[in-house]
Amino acid sequence: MGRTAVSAEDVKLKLVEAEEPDENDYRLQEQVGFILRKAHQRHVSIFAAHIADLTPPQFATLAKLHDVGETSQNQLGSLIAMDAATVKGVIDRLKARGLVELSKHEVDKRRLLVNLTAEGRNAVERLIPIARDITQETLAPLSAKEAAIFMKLLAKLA
Amino acid sequence: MGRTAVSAEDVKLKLVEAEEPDENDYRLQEQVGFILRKAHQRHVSIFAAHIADLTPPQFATLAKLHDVGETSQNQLGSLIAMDAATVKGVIDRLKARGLVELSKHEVDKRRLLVNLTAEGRNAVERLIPIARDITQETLAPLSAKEAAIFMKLLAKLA
DNA sequence: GCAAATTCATTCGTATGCAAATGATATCAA
DNA sequence: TTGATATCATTTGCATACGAATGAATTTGC
Repeated sequence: MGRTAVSAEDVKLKLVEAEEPDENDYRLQEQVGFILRKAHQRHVSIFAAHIADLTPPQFATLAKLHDVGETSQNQLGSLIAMDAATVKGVIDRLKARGLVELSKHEVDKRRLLVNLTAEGRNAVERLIPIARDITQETLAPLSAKEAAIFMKLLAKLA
Repeated sequence: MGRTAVSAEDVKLKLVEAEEPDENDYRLQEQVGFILRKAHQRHVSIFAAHIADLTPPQFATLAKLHDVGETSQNQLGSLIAMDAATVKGVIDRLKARGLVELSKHEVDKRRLLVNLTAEGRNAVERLIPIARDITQETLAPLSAKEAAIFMKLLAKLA
């Protein structure tokens, strides 16, 4: 078949197969949501391999408390991107393990203040270097330059 | 303070503050895992705004079944990156809603085959164009060029 | 100063997500 | 053939994650 003999039919066929998105050709594996979910799964798995006794949200909670000091549960939730119901569960479990302690706000009686215990503080400080390794390993498939670009774009998306 | 009067002390101070990562300076908000979790949250929220009656994993399940046809639960799980326990729950709920149906594998009696019902097929085909919008909206903070780069790098990570 | 609106925390229900243990079946190897 | 392995599905237990409803306390608006 010579180049000049391409029919309109052929052209349409090519468009449908190679370019035009239609409902018969939805590639799940190429959708950003699907890959985002997988990337997140991989990170959680790397995290668990390095830090077995704490989940990423639990560590995030401790790290943020270490950073900002005593805060209310709600305030903490917004700092680590967890809604009130989720944060409560995380705090409850950290409290049960003696890593954080709770107290009532003197002025605003609605608020429940959260703070690190001495044990909690020790734990965070011990784990922060490991957390750096986790970040590194998560980004390991990318070169330093790629990683920098990726982080910039990912931050725009989040 | 002249340029020639910078002490070793000053230099160390500058390094600590601006470059040297140490355990007193861990920025949770800049860690890839944290941002990945937030980006994923944002995507799920966009998804829910467009498709209220299905979760992303449920839709992924239907879309993949639409793509590959009847498969075993385990096979399906590996195609959509869900472990056996998770896939079972998703399938159970889709089955309860009449979107998929189950049958026994004739030869290998361990396997449970999953397939779309007519209703399930209708649902996927109706939703695929909306899923495209969801992908678009998720990537909206990026230019077309940025989005292409991001997807390439994200795929490397996942 | 007081009613309306808001904020904070809790609870309930539902849905992933995964590790570990179990039982049924299939495959492999000696 | 049969005993050891491997695979498939299920179940249990635990940990996010979030919508919606609720109650207590505070702030706002008039």
